[in-house]
Amino acid sequence: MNTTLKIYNTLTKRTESFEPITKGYVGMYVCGPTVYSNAHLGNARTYVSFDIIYRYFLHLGYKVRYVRNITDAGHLEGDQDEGDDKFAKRAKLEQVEPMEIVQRYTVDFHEVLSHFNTLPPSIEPTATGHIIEQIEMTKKIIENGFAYEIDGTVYFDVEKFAKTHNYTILSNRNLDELLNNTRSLGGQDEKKGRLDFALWIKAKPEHLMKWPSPWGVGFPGWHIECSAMSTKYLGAEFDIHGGGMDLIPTHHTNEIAQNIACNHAQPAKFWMHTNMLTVNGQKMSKSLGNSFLPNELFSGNHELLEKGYSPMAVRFFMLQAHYRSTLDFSNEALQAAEKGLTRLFNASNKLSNINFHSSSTVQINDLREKLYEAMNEDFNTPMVIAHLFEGVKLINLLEEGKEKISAQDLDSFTKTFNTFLFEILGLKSEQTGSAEKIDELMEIILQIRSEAKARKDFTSSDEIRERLKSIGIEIKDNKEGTTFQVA
RNA sequence: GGUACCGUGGCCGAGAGGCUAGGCAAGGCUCUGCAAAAGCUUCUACAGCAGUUCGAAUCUGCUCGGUACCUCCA
Repeated sequence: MNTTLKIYNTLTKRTESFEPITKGYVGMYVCGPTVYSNAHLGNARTYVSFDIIYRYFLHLGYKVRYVRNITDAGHLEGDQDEGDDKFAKRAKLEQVEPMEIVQRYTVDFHEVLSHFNTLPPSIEPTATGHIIEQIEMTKKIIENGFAYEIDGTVYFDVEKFAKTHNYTILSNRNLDELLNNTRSLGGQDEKKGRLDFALWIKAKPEHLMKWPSPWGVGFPGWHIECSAMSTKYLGAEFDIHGGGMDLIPTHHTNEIAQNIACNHAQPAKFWMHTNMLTVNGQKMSKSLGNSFLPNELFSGNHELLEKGYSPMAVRFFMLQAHYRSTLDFSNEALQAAEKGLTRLFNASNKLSNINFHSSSTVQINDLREKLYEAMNEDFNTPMVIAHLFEGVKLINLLEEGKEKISAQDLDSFTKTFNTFLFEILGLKSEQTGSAEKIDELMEIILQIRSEAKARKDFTSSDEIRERLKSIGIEIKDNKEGTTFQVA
C-alpha cells in the first residue's frame, strides 16, 4: 500500500496529493451552523462528510486540530445594511433572549450530530466569543486599505481588492459579470461597490446583540468570523478549509479576500466542499420547506417518510454516495441502506466465530489495499463500502468452510474489516445498554424452544416464536441454531 | 438572463478511453417440520445524435432534460 492521499481542491479545480504544511499535523477548519433553527438532514450530511475526513486523518496517525465554529451572531438576512440579524429576528418571534435561541439550537445541533456518531471537533469557537478578534481583523483590513467606514458600518472594498488579487478564484465567476449583474437588489446602498460586503454593521438602537467598537456600537458581519477564528486557532495558513458547496460563491470567496487583505496569505492549502442533499431532485433547504428534522426522520413522522430510519442507516446511506456528488433522498434508497448495513454488521459479528486453519486459501491483503486505495482517492466511501461487501462475501464463504484462513490472516482481516466499518466509517451497531441481559434471556428462551422442537412439540415452539415476535423480537432458525434480532 | 455542474440497469449510486463497482428490488437455487431470515446465483446499464480513436459510459461538438449558484442557506 503505497498510494498517497489525494484530495480534490476547489481552489485549483484539481485532485492533488495531500502534503501537510507541518509533517504529522493537520489543521482543518469547517464552517459550522448558524444556530437560529434546527439542524436538518442536509446540514448533517456536510458534518458527517467531514467527520469521515477527520476520522481518516486520525486513523493515518496525524495529529489533527479540527475547528468548527458556531455562528451565533451577525448573520444578516440579506446583504443589505439594514438587515436584522437572524438571532434577533428569531428571538423577537419567539419572545426570548437571542442567546436563548443560540443555546437551544446549539444543543439541538450537538444532539443531532451525536446521533449520527460524529466525533466532536477539537475546538468549537463561537462568533460571540470572538468579537475582539473580529474587530482587530477589521481594523487591520482598514489599515491595509481594503475596507472603509461609512456611518458606523465598515465595508470590504471588493473592487479595490480585485485589482491586485483574484477575487473569484474559488467560484471561477467572471468578475465583470458580477459587477454588472443586472439583477438589482433594490434599496439604496451606501456602500461604494455592489459587491462590497460588511465587516462591521452599525446596530440600530432596538438591536439586542451589539458590542462597542472603534466605529460605534454594532455587530460583526458574517464572513469575518470565520476568518478571525481560523486565523486565531490555525494560523494565517493551514491545511484544509471545508464547508458546503453553497458557501463557495459568497462566504468562502469573501473569507479568502479578508484573509489576504489582513494576513497577506491565502488561508487554506486545500478547499474542500461537500455537495447537497436533494429530495426529489431538489436541494433540501429550510427555505424550500422540503427539509426533515432528524427527529422526524428517526420517528418517520413526516409526510415524505414511509417509516422511521435509524441514525446509523441514515449515516450509511450518506456514505454510499461520494461527498462531492449530490445525493437524492428517497424511502426506497434509505430502506436499501438499512438492509445493506444490517448485512455488514451481521458479517462483522460472524468474524469471531470463524475457525482458522494452518494456511489460507484466500488473499487477505488485496482487500486491505483496496480499502486504503479507495479512501486515498479523495475519501471515496462508496468504493470502500463496495469493498467491504466483498469482505462480507468472503466472511460467508469462510463461515461455510468453503474457504480456509490462517490464524494470522484471520486476525489481520478482522482488524481491517472492523477498523474500516467502525473506526473510519464511524458506524456503530445500535444495541442498548441492556443488550447483554437480553442476550442471556434469549439464550434461556431459545433453549426451551429448541427442546420443544426436539420433542416435535411445534405448538409450543411456534407459540414462543409468535409471542416474541409480538414484542418485536424476531427469531430465525438455521443449520447451526437459532438467531434473533430485536426490532 | 448569466455561470457552472449533472443525466449510468426497476431504484440508490461508484467508475472517467480497453480489464464491463457495490447495495436494494426481482427471478432461480440451497437450507428448513412450517415460516421467516440467511447464503449462493442470474439479470450487463451508461439521455439522444454526430465526431475523434484500433477501441468511448469515459474525449469533442450539437440537441434534449435536470439541478445548483448569481439573494440567507451545509
